[in-house]
Amino acid sequence: MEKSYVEQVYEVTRLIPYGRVSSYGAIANYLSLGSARMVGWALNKSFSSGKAVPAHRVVNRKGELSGSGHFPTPTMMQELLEQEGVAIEHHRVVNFKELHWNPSEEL
DNA sequence: CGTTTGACGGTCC
DNA sequence: CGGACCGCCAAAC
Repeated sequence: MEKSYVEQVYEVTRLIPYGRVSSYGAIANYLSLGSARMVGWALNKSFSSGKAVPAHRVVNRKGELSGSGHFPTPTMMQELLEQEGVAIEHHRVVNFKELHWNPSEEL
């Protein structure tokens, strides 16, 4: 039974360390199965997957909370990150370069 | 079964 | 520095 693309995205997303963030492109590159768009698309489905996928730890390559609008409330993503110690300013991750987690290098 | 859409990314101008 | 454009590939229409 091969895992579907979405399941693999969930798996990698769940591996993102606490207090760290990753990007769609990094995950897509690690899985080498598709493009960054697929990751966003997969995470979108995560809401109906029943699994607790920390989608809030995944941002775009600029560190922007591009997916915040897809959460139950637009501010939820930011608040969740702040709860984990990730500072958000102007809809962006502070120190994104340092907090960015690349599965291909750190996993 | 062709077209459009998308939580993106990189390049080009 | 910002905006336009193309590529990625699965799903919805």
